[in-house]
Amino acid sequence: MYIVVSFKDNIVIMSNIELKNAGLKITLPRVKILSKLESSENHHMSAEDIYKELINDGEVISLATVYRVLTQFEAAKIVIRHHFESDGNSQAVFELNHGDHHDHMVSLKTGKVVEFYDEIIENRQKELAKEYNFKIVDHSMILYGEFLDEE
Amino acid sequence: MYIVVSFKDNIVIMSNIELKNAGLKITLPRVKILSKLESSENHHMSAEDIYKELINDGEVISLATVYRVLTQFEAAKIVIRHHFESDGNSQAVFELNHGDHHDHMVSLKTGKVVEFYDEIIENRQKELAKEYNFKIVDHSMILYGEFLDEE
DNA sequence: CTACGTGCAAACGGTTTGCAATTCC
DNA sequence: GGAATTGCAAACCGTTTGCACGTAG
Repeated sequence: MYIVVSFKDNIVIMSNIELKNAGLKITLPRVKILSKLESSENHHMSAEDIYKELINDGEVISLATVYRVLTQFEAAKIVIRHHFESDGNSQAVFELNHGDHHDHMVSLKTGKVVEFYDEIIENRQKELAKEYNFKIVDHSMILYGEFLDEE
Repeated sequence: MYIVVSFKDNIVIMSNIELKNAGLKITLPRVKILSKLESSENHHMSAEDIYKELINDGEVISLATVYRVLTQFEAAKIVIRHHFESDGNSQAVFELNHGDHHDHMVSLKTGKVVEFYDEIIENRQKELAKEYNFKIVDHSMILYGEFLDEE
């Protein structure tokens, strides 16, 4: 199967490799969703964001499929699911998993998301875990507020 | 109105003051819920936890009221609402607000919650915010894993 | 007395699922 | 061709809400 999803052919090919590695068939919906996540502006989209944008692009896809595919991608570690509490509504947002761990600053005004990584905090978390006899499997750290240079 | 909720009279009286300060009438459901939060083992309960335990105690209350009261308590800063992602289910948990900021370690096995506070991390967050030109309004930091001394 | 609070059941919003039709390999 | 995937609509689950009744102050 050959699919032209965007002009960035390298990205399409990469997608296919990712899917293959995950043991997932390369289907149109999956490629569309990956492509959308790759091209999205702030790289953090809800299932509905993805669905609406695809529909807007004239694509044919169902919301159920978006959810199913994202769940599979999460299991395959292709994407990471987050639950930002920004706007009170509790919908999950997804970002591509580039393998680099990072935390998030989320704007309460615009929803803008910035990723950051801090060695000092990471180390301190490990020290604290040891102190409390706790084995960290995962962690989430999100700063909510606003960027002072936002329009 | 005089209500005997528990033998710890001081706690009942404190509850009433909290409610009064929040401009909330002292009603039976509210006192029961506060009392349950105060007496709960790990101090982090979902609305349904509270509801079920009260029903189990032979109390008469509706789940809708538990939700409504908890929402009012949150607005009045009597409780804090959290969204732990431990068990995949996304139900909110509530804890009494004792005014001291802290973060959480959550056991994925038992749901046990331990609070901690670390000056180094807090300072580092502030430094990072400055660096990114970001004004922190709130933050959440949760470590998920397991306590090595758990049964 | 009356404004506020409650219970019930129905609605809600995000997400999941059963099933028949379709697609990839 | 046959297993995997999709679309549709219905179910789901935690939470919220409209309304008639009940209760605190």
